[in-house]
Amino acid sequence: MNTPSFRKWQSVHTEVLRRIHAREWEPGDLIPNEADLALEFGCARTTVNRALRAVAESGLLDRRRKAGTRVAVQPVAKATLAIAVIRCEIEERGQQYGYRLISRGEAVPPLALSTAMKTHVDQILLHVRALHLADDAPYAFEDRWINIVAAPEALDENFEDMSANEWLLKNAHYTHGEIVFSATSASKDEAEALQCAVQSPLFTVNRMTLNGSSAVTKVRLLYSPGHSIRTIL
Amino acid sequence: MNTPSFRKWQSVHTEVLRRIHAREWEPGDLIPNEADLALEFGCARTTVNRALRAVAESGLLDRRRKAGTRVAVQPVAKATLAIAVIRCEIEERGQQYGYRLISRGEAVPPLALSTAMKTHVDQILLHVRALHLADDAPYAFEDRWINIVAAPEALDENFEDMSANEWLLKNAHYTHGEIVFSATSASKDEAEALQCAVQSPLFTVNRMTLNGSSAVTKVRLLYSPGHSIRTIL
DNA sequence: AGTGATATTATGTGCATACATAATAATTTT
DNA sequence: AAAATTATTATGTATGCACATAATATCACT
Repeated sequence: MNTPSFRKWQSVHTEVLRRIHAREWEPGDLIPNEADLALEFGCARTTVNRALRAVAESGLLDRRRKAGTRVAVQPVAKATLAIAVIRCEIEERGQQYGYRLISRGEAVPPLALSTAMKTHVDQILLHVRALHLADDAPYAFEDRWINIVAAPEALDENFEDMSANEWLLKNAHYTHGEIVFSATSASKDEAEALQCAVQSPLFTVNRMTLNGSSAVTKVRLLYSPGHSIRTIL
Repeated sequence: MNTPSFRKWQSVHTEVLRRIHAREWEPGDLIPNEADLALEFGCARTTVNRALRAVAESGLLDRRRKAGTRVAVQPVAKATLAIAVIRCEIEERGQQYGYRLISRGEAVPPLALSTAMKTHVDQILLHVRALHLADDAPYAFEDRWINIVAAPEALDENFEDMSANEWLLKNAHYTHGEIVFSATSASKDEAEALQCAVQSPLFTVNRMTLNGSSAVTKVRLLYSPGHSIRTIL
């Protein structure tokens, strides 16, 4: 009998996945250690390591030093969503992107917002509201607050032609952020902007980006009714 | 002057991130090649490669053979959502998990469903509807169809104590799947199950898991009003 | 000039080796 | 026996080297 050789880390990767899916290695099972697998596969341990690391990243394996590697009991599916600039999102659907500024002004935000953004309660922020269109139909409503201490150049921008969405990505530095997905009910204003019925269920993305410890911007994106985002596992 | 040394791939990683965030390397810029960076950092090219690969995976760098590595112009934020079993989801919030079966039966699914699952139009599927509770309050409504050809053992299970959610993860093999997130309006039935107002906006997850080319199960999860999922970037 | 073969270059990968690190097991000390 | 020490083990990482691969640039030839 010939032992098939798995010289490339990708082939080891698929073989490992096969064994997990075929239940040759059942959930909870401790699998052979890297050295043994390397021997079996006829490759270097480095190669096995590379493959196992990739599988572990996808959540199907749990690895711990000394303890070894075991098949995840409850594989936590990791759905990776690519959050792009809205213009790209629309253009990739083969639609014509449109943009309309609704309002732009400086104001003291509601308490909940200044708390979330960790700005002083009386700190004035830039408030921009705009509409993104796909083939002239409302696509998403953007309600954004910008910390003018963290991004002072934003004051020079009127956001009439370029959305804050895009401007910030190009001009504002940030180190990390947070995204919250939810479903909200269209208010009267929002329904009007999106040209949908009041109380329509809207897929909502709340995003805050920070630079170090200070918030740069916080945005609420309300997508038109029927919007969905998809990912494969 | 002393050149700080970056001997570990993590330190190279953070240094690269720093340069990108600090705009020392601006979006679109071609960065030095691996060999040069290795020289500068005082480490092996392998180490630089490891670090750059990690940064590229997060979407901040674009790498192409021969062309080199450049800073992404529009960093596509990759939000990774961990989709766990609902029981774990609830228990991790420190709440008491509860489960109630609403209905279980075999039936021919609506056309849209048999199409999506690629089963024959007159193929009978197992239909399970159930409610997940957190501290006795409705948490999510599960509406699931199971392909009894792909998972025949499901017929022996009454799903009265264990949710199909959990049972399938333990017992059904699958190779890949698809997840769609959206917002839907609570129907009369759904509102009743979730004890919320009709037309409440519900965060919705549609998931289909496949084994090879045949669908194993397709589920619609309707979360109680106010539910959100969060991820950090 | 157009076309196709060829060289060049940056990333991608495989390997042997060595050592680092975390977690556990075994052993000694109190 | 409890606590502290030490050994063991599996994964994690660094390195030098070689070669693979993809994309581009260059050159030769018609």
